Amino acid sequence: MPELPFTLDQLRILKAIAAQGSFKKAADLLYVTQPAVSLQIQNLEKQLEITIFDRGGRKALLTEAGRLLLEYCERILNQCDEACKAIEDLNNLKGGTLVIGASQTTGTYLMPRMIGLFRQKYPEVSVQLQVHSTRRTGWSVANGQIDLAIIGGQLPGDLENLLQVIPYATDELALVLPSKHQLSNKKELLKEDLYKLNFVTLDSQSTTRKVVDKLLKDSGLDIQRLKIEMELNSLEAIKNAVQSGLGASFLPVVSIERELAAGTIHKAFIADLEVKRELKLITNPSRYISRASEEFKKNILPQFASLESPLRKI
Amino acid sequence: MPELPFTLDQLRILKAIAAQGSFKKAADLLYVTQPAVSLQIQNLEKQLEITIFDRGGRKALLTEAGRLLLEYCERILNQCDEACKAIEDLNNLKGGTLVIGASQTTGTYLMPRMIGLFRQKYPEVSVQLQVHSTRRTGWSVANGQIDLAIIGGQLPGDLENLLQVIPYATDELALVLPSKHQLSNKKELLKEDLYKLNFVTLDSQSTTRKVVDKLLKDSGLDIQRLKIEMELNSLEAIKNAVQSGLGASFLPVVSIERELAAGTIHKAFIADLEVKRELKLITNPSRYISRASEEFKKNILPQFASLESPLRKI
DNA sequence: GAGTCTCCATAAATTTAAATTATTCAAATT
DNA sequence: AATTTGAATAATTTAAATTTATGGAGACTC
Repeated sequence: MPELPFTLDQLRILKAIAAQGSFKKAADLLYVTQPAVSLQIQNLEKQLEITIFDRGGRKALLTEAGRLLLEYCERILNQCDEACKAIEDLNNLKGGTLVIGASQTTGTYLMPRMIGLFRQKYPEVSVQLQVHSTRRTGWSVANGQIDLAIIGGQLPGDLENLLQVIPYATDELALVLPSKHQLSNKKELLKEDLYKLNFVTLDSQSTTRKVVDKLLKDSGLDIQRLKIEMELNSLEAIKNAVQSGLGASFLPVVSIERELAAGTIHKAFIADLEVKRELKLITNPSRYISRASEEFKKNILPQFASLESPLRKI
Repeated sequence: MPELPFTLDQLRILKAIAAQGSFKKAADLLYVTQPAVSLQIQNLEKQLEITIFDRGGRKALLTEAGRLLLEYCERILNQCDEACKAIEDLNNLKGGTLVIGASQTTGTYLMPRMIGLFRQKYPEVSVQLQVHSTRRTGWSVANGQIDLAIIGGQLPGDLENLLQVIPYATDELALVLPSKHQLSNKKELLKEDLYKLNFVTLDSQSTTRKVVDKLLKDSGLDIQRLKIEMELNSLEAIKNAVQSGLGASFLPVVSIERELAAGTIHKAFIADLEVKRELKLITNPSRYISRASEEFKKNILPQFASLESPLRKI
């Protein structure tokens, strides 16, 4: 590691003298006294073993070595200015990158709207959305690869303590039927009716599937008795299957807004059952919170948060 | 003039930590204690209002802002290193420019040899030769456009005090005749013989001409009685004129070495007259002496200096 | 050319900043 | 749980830069 033979202050002084042609004027410009300028230049000359200025006449003139040094000096100081500006931009959300994590559902149906809003407000901050499983998302937040994330499932126990988990919204998992299904006419269903249905579900590894299974089980249903027509690994595929009359499914309401409006899919009401899950915001409190992340959490997320979420209260 | 929000030392520390992944290791690398490193980074973070490192686990990790700053940091430090190297090269005569002044005669016949020698020793120093009148050369040395010069005439009075003038060599101004001239056969001439000659001279403005006129006058000759066939402004032209039998001339011996060796010109001896002038080295003591200039004066010039010159004694 | 003005250098004193030692705190490893 | 390692903090020491005050040298004035 080489020693540094000069300081930025010395370079700043050098530049000022070169520009003003005088030690005194440079001192005035920099709001210091003239001896301060003299001594710093003397130090610089001693360190580099060169003469930088000819102090002959009324004005200070650069020597050859001085001109050479000045060239580098200007380049270095420009880089410094640039660095400052870049950092400032980052602070003012005029640059930088925000990395957001999400599960399949929120990533597909919720995040795009939020990110749109954010980008509208801060067009110079680039946003990266990473859609992964709850588990992987959790770990990414833990090791800093993701700034913040919204998940709908349960975190592994060890992460639960490490991360900050804030209830964010309630996501209803609606029972949806093909519009032409016989039960679509009934105003209300009962739990028991579920045994009459053929289900098209997410594959058993998915978080959403696990959540649904657990809720049904907790409400006293025997999930073994439910008939599963097929397992798919994409919500869109399931929606298509339901619309094609292949069976029923529990799907997040956020994912079927369009289809409900168009009437291509039917949402059933179950009188004695509510299938809901908590969407949670997770962040890593032991890590650096970027300005962008802070801003997203404070001003974007609340607009989409449910009334009960702590985020609302901010 | 903007304030500088960081120092080079801080950047150096930042770089070291980023490279080592640890405050402590960086401290060891830089031969300082760990608190010194911690405090400087804290200052940096405070100044820029950013967090640079995540000090979570066992190793320090850069934040986004930290990575951004590091990029600039490396560029800035590289520029600093380059600057040092450039300055060092200049000090070691591996770069830079030496500007030498000379009059017509020395510039044409003496300097090329000296510069050749210098360039052989320091091929990376570029040398510029400026041939001008004694007067203009003197002024150029005075205001720093020329590092050093060799002149054969008299400096204007005001410059005489301002510059350092060192006798350098004696330049004999030989009387030369066409080889087939009748007087070329005589072993020795006398002053009186000069009245019998037709002269081809430099124009009356030239320094060399003035010097010759003065010397002849001082030795008791009536220069009005000398027959001047023609006045030319180039030594080469005069040499050609003499060789063509058009007349005699007083020429610096250094300018006719080749012609004497070839026998195309004849050098006459005058028993009771010596026409000699002092060549002088001039420098500006109130100005910065470049390493190259110093070196030229100390090690190149003496090889061509006459025995009496103070330069010999160095 | 003597006097005045400017500008830079120098010296001593003050102020400011940075480094060190010693200690505490927290996380990670055993 | 105990030990180790790395970073933060506090107090002291050390070093460095700035200021005030002063002296000197060249340039402009009259």
